[in-house]
Amino acid sequence: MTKIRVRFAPSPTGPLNIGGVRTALYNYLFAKKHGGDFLLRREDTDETRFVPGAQEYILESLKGCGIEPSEGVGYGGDKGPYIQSERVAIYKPYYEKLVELGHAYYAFDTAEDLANMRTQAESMGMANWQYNSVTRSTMKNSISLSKEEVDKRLTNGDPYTIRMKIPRNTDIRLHDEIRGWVTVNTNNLDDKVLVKESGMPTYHFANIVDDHLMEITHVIRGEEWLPSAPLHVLLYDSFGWERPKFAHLPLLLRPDGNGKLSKRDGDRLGFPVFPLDWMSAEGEKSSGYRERGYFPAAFINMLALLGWNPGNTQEIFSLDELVEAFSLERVGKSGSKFDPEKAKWFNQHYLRIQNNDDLAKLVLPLLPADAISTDLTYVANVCGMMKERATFLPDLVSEGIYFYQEIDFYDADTIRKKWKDETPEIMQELILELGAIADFTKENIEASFTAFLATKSLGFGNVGPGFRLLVTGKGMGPSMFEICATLGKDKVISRMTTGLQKIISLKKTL
RNA sequence: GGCCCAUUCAUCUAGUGGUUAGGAUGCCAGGUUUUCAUCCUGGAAACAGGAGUUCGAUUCUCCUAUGGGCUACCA
Repeated sequence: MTKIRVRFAPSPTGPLNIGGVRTALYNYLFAKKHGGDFLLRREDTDETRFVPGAQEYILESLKGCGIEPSEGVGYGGDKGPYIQSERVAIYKPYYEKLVELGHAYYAFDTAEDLANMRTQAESMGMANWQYNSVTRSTMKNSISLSKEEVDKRLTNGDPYTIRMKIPRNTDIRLHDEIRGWVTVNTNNLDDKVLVKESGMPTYHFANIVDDHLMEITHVIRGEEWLPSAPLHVLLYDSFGWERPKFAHLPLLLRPDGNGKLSKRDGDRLGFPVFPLDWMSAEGEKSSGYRERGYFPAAFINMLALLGWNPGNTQEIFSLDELVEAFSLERVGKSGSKFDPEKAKWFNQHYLRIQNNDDLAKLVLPLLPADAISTDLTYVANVCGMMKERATFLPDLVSEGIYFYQEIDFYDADTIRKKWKDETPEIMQELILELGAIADFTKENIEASFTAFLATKSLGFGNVGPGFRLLVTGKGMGPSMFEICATLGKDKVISRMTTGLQKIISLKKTL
């Protein structure tokens, strides 16, 4: 059995969006599942659209997600080079052979000729002029021109392109692993340019030669390639090469309205469409999942389930589990709208299952410069308390900022509703009560507090909210006993004492 | 316009020629919680429409509608 080899072949025209990441992910999963190779190829046959930094961005994205290629750009291998612009010499004998076999021909029409032809056709009411089996005879090419004329132009060094000679009225059948049989009649195909005037092949030609030479067994790519798949199949057949298997993945759609997910949608709709932040040459910033605080594992898990499902109710998958469970057969046929809410849910889940020490290490760089404590045990403790109410890493800090900074704000709503006339006196007594605790542990504080309630014949509701307000400035949060134990006795007593005066005067203004 | 692809709750989806059409997110309600969150329980919520095939279609076929993709010397 031949070894499974798949490739991810982005063009370095900008940052990779999450649709691209998902394509890479499925390729990766498929390769790993079958013990095959996953290669990365750079498709840069369009010299005019190259964007500096794009390749680095792609590499870093894949790496950050843990779905690294085993071969290709940045990874080496014996089927290189893996950059198409460096393979120009390799393509030459192949397109010459295609011309020789009569499957392709020279076309001398200039870009202007074609543009004129199109506008002319349009003015005559023809919506879409194409260079094909019926029009090619009216154009300047090695089929319409005499042999002498062609030779003359060639030796003259006249510029030319090479076009695919698409046969007339032939049904092309191709099997897609996801969609089944797809049939297209060649009358709907045009004589695609295979080699540009510059001598650089187009994507269509380069990808076939490369996939063949690199021994790719499965082409797993986005659905936007489905319409050109018949051309690709025709190319394989023309060379007499074995076709790889094709799998065209459904597209990722925008969460609002419709359409393919693309660049600006993210920041417009308030969620990232990129794995990492990206700054365009024009200085326009697009935000990425990493910078937004998403865990790579959560991001990948979420992406994997967008278009694929395991056939059971499991939703949480590690990368290894995904590899184990993945199959092309369970990839759906229809496009999926990306759901930002579900993405958050995944992240929340991954946040919760992390242990406190790991979280603390991740949170350390996010602490304010003047943090009360950056002690790892202290931070881990806080993370433990906050992680049930956080979705992203920064929430761990912001939701419990009173652990790191002194209070400069008291929740007005809580003062209004819970701070009664008798509260100051109760708090005064509570301060004394708490001050008397020798060993300031969670258990001791709770015991003391409960005893306090009993002797004063007070309910929790009479004391708790005021207590929380004084120590944290907020009306809600984790257990007060745990908060106090973490903060320490001195901090608690001083906050209560100074807070009391502040709230008494604040209350008057409300 | 032409060609291709798709269509199950709001969203991601499971599923079958005969099911109370299942799960998840979100939403709502109740419980737990001093509070918030978590957690638990419950609830509302879908087979795009029309023909046909069939004893019976959400499931198979066709048509329509809707959505999407492609239609460059872009990938």
